[in-house]
Amino acid sequence: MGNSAQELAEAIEELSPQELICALVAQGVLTDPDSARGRLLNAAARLFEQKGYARTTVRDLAAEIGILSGSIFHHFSSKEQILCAVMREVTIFAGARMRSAAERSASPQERLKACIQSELEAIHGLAVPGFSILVVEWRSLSEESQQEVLRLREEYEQIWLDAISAAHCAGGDPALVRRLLVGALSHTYSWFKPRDNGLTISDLAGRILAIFAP
Amino acid sequence: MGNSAQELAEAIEELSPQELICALVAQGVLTDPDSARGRLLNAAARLFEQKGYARTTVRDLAAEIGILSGSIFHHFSSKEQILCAVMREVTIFAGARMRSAAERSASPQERLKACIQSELEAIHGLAVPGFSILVVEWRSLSEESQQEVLRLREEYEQIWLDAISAAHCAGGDPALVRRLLVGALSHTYSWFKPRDNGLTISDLAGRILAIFAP
DNA sequence: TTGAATACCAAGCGCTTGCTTGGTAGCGTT
DNA sequence: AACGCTACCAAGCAAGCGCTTGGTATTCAA
Repeated sequence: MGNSAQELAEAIEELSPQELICALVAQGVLTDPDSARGRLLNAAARLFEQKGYARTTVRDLAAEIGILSGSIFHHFSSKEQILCAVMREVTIFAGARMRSAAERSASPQERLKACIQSELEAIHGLAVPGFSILVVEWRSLSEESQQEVLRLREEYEQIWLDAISAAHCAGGDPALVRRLLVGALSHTYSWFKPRDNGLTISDLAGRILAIFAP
Repeated sequence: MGNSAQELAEAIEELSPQELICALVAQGVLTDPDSARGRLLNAAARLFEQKGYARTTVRDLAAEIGILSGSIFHHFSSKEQILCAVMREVTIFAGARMRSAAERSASPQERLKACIQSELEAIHGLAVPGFSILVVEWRSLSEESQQEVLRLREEYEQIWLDAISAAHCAGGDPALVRRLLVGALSHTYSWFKPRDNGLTISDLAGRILAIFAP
């Protein structure tokens, strides 16, 4: 799929995850992953994803970055604020990455596949960990924090709805298609391992596209 | 869809949830919901579903059925055993119900729709609560308990795979289609409310069928 | 040289958690 | 009437939890 000239062009345009992170940090919209706060957020994202929010203690988090549990509260006022911050940053990063992937697409079909692939990459932590938390641990967030992350998420969802509408998906209603996709994609976290040779994330995205936009 | 004579025949054949429960209780494969243990399992299913396993305390469970927290451990050896028992019973019940729904179907398409609708009904607690726990709280179960429930689940999944294979689903691989469906269907728990007029569970099942088996 | 700010440690507080223990009321059987 | 069994209560234990407090080392600006 795609000739090599086009692939080259895309490779040039595409920012690496690190470059994107740097850009967003410079904008002041993301925490520097090398700062203490950033390292804590990264550890939290990994642990919340692996063990779940409730089963991860602040002592676990502290041990992961080599400080004592009490010191955490110099950076965050509560454990829940850590979860909220992880969700915020993950939403912002995944949104920026998907937008850039979508914009690089020529056809509507290609754009939808870019969205699918981008979300799969986010779920499986190819650039930064923590995206799958957004679905799994949603109820662990207080009402207000939910509202806050939800507002951030709106533009992300708009990209999806536009892409689905343009791709003439089966079943009509883009909102329904998106809702089914959210579930289907996030659930891949518990069965699909990108390490498995035989099916890459790009392959999987193609298969899913074939079902939802035949 | 379907003429009224056929619908009548189905109505006669179909067991009500209560009748099915009674039959399974008589077989000794399900706990009598009127017994103390049964009432506890029902309360647990509801609370685990509403608040999540980790955020539901044994005191919550006890209060729900009007006993003290310590008395719980006359019926179960640990909180996790309650979760395991809920998952076991829910799996058995949903399996029996889906099997009977699938068998009542004439065509492969109809059979797949029956599976989709049956799982949607299970997820949204139309007969008994707790089915959505199977996906959401899977990681709260110990390794051994997971294995135990998994073994029970195998025949349930086989019904699905057969139905998907027979219905010539888009995308080919029935295992992949099933995995996407597991995610898509279980996620409906967090956005679809059967009370909403405008879209019934049967409608939703039809829409989903149209996407996955066009 | 001083002072404020930052990032962390050391210790532990108050509370909640799952679970235990010892006892008792009610009931069916002999 | 005596027994044993089931189902529960009353009380609380030990551990783990999120979080607080008071203090210290380092840094950097004035």
